[in-house]
Amino acid sequence: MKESRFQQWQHERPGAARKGHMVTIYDIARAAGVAKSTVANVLSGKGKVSEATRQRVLYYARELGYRPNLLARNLSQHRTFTVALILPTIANPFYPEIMEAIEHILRQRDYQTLFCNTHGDFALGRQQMERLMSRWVDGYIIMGSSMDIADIAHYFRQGVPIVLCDWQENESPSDIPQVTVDFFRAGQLAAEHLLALGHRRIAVIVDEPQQHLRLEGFRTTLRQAGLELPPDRIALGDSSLESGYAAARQLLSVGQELAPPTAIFATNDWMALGAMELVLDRGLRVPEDISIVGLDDIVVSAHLRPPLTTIAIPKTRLAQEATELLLAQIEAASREQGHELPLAGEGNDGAPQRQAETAPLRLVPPSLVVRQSTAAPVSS
Amino acid sequence: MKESRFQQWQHERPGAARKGHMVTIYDIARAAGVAKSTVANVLSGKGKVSEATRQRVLYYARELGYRPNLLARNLSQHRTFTVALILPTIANPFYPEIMEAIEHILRQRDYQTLFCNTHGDFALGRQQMERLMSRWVDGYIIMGSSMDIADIAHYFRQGVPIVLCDWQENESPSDIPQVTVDFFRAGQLAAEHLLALGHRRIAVIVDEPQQHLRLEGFRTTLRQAGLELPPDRIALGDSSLESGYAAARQLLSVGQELAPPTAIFATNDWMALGAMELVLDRGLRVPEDISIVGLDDIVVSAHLRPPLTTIAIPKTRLAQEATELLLAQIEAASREQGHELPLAGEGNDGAPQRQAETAPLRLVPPSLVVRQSTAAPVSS
DNA sequence: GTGAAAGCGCTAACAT
DNA sequence: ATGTTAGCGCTTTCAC
Repeated sequence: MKESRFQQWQHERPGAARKGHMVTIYDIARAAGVAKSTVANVLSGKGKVSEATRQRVLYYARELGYRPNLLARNLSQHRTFTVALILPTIANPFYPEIMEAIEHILRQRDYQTLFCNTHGDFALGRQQMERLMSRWVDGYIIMGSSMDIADIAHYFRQGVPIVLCDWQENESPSDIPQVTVDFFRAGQLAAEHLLALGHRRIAVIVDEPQQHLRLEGFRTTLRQAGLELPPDRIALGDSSLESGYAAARQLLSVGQELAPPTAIFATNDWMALGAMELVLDRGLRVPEDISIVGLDDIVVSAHLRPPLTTIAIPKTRLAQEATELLLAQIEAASREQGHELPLAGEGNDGAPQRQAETAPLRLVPPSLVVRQSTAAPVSS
Repeated sequence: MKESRFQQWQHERPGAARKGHMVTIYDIARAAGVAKSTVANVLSGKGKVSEATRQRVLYYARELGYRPNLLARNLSQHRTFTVALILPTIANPFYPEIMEAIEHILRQRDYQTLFCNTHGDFALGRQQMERLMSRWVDGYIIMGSSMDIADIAHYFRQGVPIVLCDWQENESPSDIPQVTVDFFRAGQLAAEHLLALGHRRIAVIVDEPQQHLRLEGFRTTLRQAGLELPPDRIALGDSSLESGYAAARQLLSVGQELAPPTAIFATNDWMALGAMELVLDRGLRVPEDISIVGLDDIVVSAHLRPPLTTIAIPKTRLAQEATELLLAQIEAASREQGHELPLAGEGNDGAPQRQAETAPLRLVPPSLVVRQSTAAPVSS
């Protein structure tokens, strides 16, 4: 039976030796009258040990309250079984949700997750990355907008296991593995829904350029229906709720030649919430006066008044694929390096060790979730 | 000038040696023609080194693309400059918010934060703790409801730096330092507000027993106003939004001898949102038919329709105090152990090394935030 | 100022 | 089946 790397050791028994400092395998070895390596063999379940000594070692391990020192183990193994998850913020509920999903899956694979919040600050992101590179972690899952893609590419080309998650698929060099949502399709779905309801005066709130594909999918579908998206119907946000509020105000502001929109598509739920707040603050009704569509399907969206119609992102799926892609890299790296993970280059004299081939790109499909924030326009 | 532990090293220059494996101080030493220890001295800015060699070492460090190995450093220093933050869930937005605050402050102090989500599962919490105890982290900030207090006490008595955050102050052994909110007072504030508005038929949704103090504060104030809180006006939740919804349904369910309440106090915002959802689903109005008060002041609460009246918890303050209390312990431990942090006992033959004295308890005051989910009852 | 050497706790190859 | 030995990369005395 394969023993887990994280086998638990019991708490020391009441009277157990707790003098001196931490208990090491050497202490156990002495107590049990065997060699360090024998203890190591027992504890890792690897080498061959007689049942008798095995039991004796186990006994003393427990008796002395032994606890393995991961630092030492990692140092000698060149692996930490830890993965860093780098995200741009946790103020937008989308990120805690995906965090939870990724952490859960990683735990199942016996990996520890280390969260890093860059606050959307590239300099900070680089700094954190730099710190982590000091052999803290075996690989990285990097969420969109959290770091400078150039920095990431730099690390990746040195052989660091990395997977991009939730980026626009055309945003990054194609040699870095990534898993993301088909955002173009997401934009299409939103547009199709609004068009089907009969809307013609449609506006959008978007965080450019990071959400460009969502906009393009949306725009394309409108265009196919013979509708253009004039500049006055596009408001920029920064993905925050507040920016959604401000953008909506701008869209509804008077003194435009255009009639006010009957529907708004916000390229994420968090901004959509802000937009909805503004609309309601104006004394308008959702969806009667203005329909609103979001994107992400964060938990709260379903519990608002009215519940938000949105384009759902399959977060669990995203998490699974990302993890899979990353662990594959980690395993490969550890294999080809003789169980040593690459930190700097591996190879022959400065030759880049990664082929600039096309890496796997996994696009997961979004889906429309119709709730009560959208309806046919009344004035139609 | 004090050098940061996290001094950055530049990315290696284009043609820099990237062969073989990672660059160590030994490589630098060889290149610069000095001893390892001299390099170490330069890099740590500690020992005395002539400016000339200093520059030379620095030059080669950069040239070779040196990156310190934290694992090795930590192993030999017996410190990781990492703090674990253990929380019960991140589904409730309160936790991401406090996470952000704590991480921010810890970073200022040059500490890395390691988040651990126990999903409210004590067994899992213990398992994670056990893992972390293997010398991963220097100390722990443990949020309420995330672990079994008995387990925590066990570790603490072994000398592990721990601070409890956001627990009920009477919930834990008094020898563990803690910082929390005056929840009794919070309950009082909620009651005072509702009484002042003229409510008499008041109900509460509470996650017992973890939120007992909030309930007691509330109950006490009502009682002082001559109001009892009958069992049918108390519904139990588990802190989740869904449970708030269910609890509210129970409170409004027909067939009771009691008239329906005109106000509901939910002991956290997340449940309050659920309660509000149910009320609105029933076709009732908030606050006209039913007033709702929450507790936590999570970000979304302000953006709901109607915006939620709530008792605010000063999260930044909480984070500051918790960090302060923890770092003090870490410093103390590292000092008295000769720069070695205690893992198991330190002391003389099984004698518990912590006095069972009363540890610092910091209570931060909550405050009432009035928004539009509360108003005077109409039928009054 | 600089260097040699021991050690942190564990793993892993090689002897026995 | 068990023991010996040599690292992992860094810090830290303590001589020179």
